[in-house]
Amino acid sequence: MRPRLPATKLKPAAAPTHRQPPPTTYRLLSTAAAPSDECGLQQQLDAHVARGNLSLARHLFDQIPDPDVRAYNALIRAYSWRGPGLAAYALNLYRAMLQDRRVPPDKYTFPFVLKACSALLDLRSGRAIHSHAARAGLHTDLFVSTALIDLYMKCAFLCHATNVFDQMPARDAVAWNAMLAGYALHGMYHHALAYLLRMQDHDARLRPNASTLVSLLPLLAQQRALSQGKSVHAYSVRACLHDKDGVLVGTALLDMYAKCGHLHYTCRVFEAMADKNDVTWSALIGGFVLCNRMVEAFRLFKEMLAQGLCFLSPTSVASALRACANLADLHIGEQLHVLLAKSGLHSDLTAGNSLLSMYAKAGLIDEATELFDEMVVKDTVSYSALISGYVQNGMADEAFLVFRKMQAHNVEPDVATMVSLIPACSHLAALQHGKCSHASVIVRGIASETSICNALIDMYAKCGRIDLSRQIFDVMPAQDIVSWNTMIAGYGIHGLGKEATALFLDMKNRACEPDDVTFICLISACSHSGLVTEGKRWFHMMEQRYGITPRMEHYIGMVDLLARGGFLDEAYQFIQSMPLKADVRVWGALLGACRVHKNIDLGKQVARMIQKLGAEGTGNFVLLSNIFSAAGRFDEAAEVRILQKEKGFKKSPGCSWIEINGSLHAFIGGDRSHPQSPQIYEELDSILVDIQKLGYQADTSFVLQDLEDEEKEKALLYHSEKLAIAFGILTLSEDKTIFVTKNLRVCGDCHTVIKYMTLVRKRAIIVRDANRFHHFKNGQCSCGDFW
DNA sequence: ATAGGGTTAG
Repeated sequence: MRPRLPATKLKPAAAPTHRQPPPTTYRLLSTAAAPSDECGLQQQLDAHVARGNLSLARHLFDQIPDPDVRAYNALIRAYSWRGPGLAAYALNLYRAMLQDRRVPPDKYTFPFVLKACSALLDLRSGRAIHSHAARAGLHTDLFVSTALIDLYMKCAFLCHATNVFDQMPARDAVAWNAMLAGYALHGMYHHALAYLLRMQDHDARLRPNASTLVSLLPLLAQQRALSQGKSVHAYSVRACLHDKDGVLVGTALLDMYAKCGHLHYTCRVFEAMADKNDVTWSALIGGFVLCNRMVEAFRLFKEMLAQGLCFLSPTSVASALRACANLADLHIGEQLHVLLAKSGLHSDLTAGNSLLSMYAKAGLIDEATELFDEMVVKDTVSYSALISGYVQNGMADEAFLVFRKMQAHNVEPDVATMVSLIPACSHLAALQHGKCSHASVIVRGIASETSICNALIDMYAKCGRIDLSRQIFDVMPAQDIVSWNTMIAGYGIHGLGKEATALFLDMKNRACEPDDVTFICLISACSHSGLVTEGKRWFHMMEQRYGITPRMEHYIGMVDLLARGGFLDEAYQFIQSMPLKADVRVWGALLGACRVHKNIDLGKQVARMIQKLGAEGTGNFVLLSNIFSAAGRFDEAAEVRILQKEKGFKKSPGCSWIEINGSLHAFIGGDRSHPQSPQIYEELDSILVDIQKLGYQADTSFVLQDLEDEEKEKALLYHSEKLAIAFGILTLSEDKTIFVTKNLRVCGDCHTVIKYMTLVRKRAIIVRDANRFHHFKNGQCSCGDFW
């Protein structure tokens, strides 16, 4: 509804320009002081557009009774400049223009309306406009063609872009830059480089300008092509590109140096820059975070704030928050949260997502959830961050709920979402869920992405299907170091040390360099297979042949290898000879082995060490208490548990679960909440009778509380893993393998009972505990009873 | 020109 002026005030619709003398009527109306003259309106329209006051411009436009092409163009142009938010208005106006048959679009209309399509990624409208331009004979116009190239590149229609480019009768640097920028957008380094070279061969007058370099530099950064980056730097100085576009070129250069890991050059470029803006500071801080120089990143962040709040941007805060997450510095993270709130940036999507992730990584999953619920706008990243937050905090089931919520809100999952979700299946050992995720990834066409395959390899391994892991590993288009490590680790938890070793040797044949994690996986694989000598060999080779200095994780693996293999004293001496000060986890590995090998004396000694270091986490309290219980020292065992409570460590109860027909059934020791509990307990009692006939005697040293012997037996009998297995026996047909997962280590008595169970119930049983897989069959376990 | 979520080891 546009307010129309009285018909008497209408002016003839000749297209006046600035240079034309005002029409005679101009004076008449101007004396009446009414801004209704078209020429005057046009000037005011231009003025509002120039000032960026688009609502006033629109208001004026609506006052023009018969707007000419210039008026349309001015407003379309203004709308198309303002990103996707206003681009839709530009398209609407263009459509109005087509309907208003009086005013055909001209060569100034097409580039701007195409720009709007590009901002909206609206390929359909773009192609329609392409054909309008062709009908008007304007599709090979320099500006129209360039706009078309930009559109097709952004919509990933690369051939169309090439066609347009090839049909151009003449090309300027902007056209070449559009091609180059398009390839840069898709990370196509070689194509972009080819156009850069062609551009210079083609016409010596065409020199790469600031825009060229600004497109090119991120590609060089991605390729870590430092030497080429340096030549670009030199060229930019020779071509004086720092004079006019210093901020753009400088920022792109310092970012390139940072991504190539050369912070020294980054800083030198930064210091040399005359003009800096928020993007420059963000790139600088982000560079330090990227190079793991968190403390300096914070220092720079503070320096930036000291320079003035105008430099503060969600991007720079995001980098600072990432530093907090990596350093697990919740204190600074909270300060940044306050800073965001104070500067009104807290509703920014990027900032919100960073905050959410930071809280999740710090273990404050409730804060993260609250933040998520408060976010007005959520995108795929927000959902993915929350999903991975839940998985990292051991709440895999919640992760699935978030995933479902995401689908209900029509937010499309992408590669990162699925890479966050698939580990939830791994944690739960939920093979059906895992297979569904696998199917979903195939449907979405992302199943051959390396990171997706890596997550799937891990999932299948942890769900007991190491065969499927290997299949994916063999079929995937490109393995990276994570793929190899995951596969080796997979063999490790299945006790397939020989296969792990074979894969490691294969890795060398394929010229893939092992890293520090590879050796952690390899040593742990040897440990789970009792390959003590071999494990020791790899450990030495790691340092001597590969020059990798052992980290705490390697020492933990070695102590585990030695102690689990029964060489408890050697393990103890190994700890004494470590160049690093052994932490709780190292002693914890030894303590665990003391329990398995029932070495109470050493166990108590180790327990004292752990107490001195302050038992971190719940695991060691439980082990400690177990050791004392095993020695019959129930007072001390009780003391440990009281201490645990005082320190605020929640007892994480032993929990086992089994997936049946795609749903999970979870059990806690002595738990009767499952609807089929009566049958389950009956079955266990009957199993006890049967296995006692075969000579089973309860090993009551695994009972924590001070109970009478008979009660102890019962306490053992209703351990969570036994409940889950009994439920499996009742539910699954005889030919099916029963696969149970436990969050803690499987208890020694259960280990014995399960072996008997395979005999008296003629079932194959697989138990995955916190450490590894146990394949029970015909009265034996694949781990050879050392685990 | 910068930036938010993701896979392996314990």
